[in-house]
Amino acid sequence: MFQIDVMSRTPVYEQLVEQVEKFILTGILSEGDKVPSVRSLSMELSVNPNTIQKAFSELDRRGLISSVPGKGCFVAEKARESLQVSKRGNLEGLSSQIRELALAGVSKEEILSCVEKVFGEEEKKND
Amino acid sequence: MFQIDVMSRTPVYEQLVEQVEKFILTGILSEGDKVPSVRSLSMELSVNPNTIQKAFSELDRRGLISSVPGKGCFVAEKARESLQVSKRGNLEGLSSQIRELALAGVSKEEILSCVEKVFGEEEKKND
DNA sequence: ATAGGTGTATTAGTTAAGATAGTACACTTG
DNA sequence: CAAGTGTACTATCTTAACTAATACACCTAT
Repeated sequence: MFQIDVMSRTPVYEQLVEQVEKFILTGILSEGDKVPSVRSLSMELSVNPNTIQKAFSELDRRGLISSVPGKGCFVAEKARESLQVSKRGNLEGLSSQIRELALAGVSKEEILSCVEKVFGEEEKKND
Repeated sequence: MFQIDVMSRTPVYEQLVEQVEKFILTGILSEGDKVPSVRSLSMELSVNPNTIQKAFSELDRRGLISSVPGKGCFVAEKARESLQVSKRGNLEGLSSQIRELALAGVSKEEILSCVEKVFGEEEKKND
């Protein structure tokens, strides 16, 4: 289920957070679902339990999972919704990236065709 | 001219590389221009000379500047052109970011209006 | 030629973040 | 009770980034 690249520049615990978020957004993990335990993930990924917990703490802090001592971690209520809201903040980052590309001489038309391409893929999936 | 944020997560030498690239793309630094010396930049930014040199080495490695011992560093021939080519590779990253936003429920229309907004700003500048 | 500015190289040391290791405690469930 | 769970804690290791200090070879203007 999870996939970690230890050679990556982004920390392992951050990769874990990102993947859980992605799973929630795609529906692979739904609200109320049990997230794999710290120890089982530690074994499966050959990563120290402390690193797993660091990721879980962060997810808890963001209100995306709810930790229940003795039972496990579960995807929180409204997790998907709150995630959609926060991710929407990335529209700012999109503007930055587009500005950079424009600076490099990429035309508006090229950008638009890129957008069309992505949303073309989306349609394919919904067939 | 240069502006460094020592608290940033991105290393100082990387910030320097990015800024030189930006200056080349915007024309603030043209081909043949002399880049500030290692020592002067070190003083101006309160950064160790080694850190400045690390940035310059990287820029040299990328063929964007040409170091002449005893004289200084100069913006290389075709620097702007080769930079435009390499930056164009970021179209891939743009697709990724758009896909992520789509996953978060951002509509195609919102993305398009974001593109329009950026290129609207561009027109203003050319008045 | 000499002084001062340049790029470059080297060695050593510091700092902070990330990750590991091991242990321990309280809780829940079968 | 036993096994699995989240959580907490301390200690150690590793690496990247940065600093510090020094040295050398080169160019140029005085």
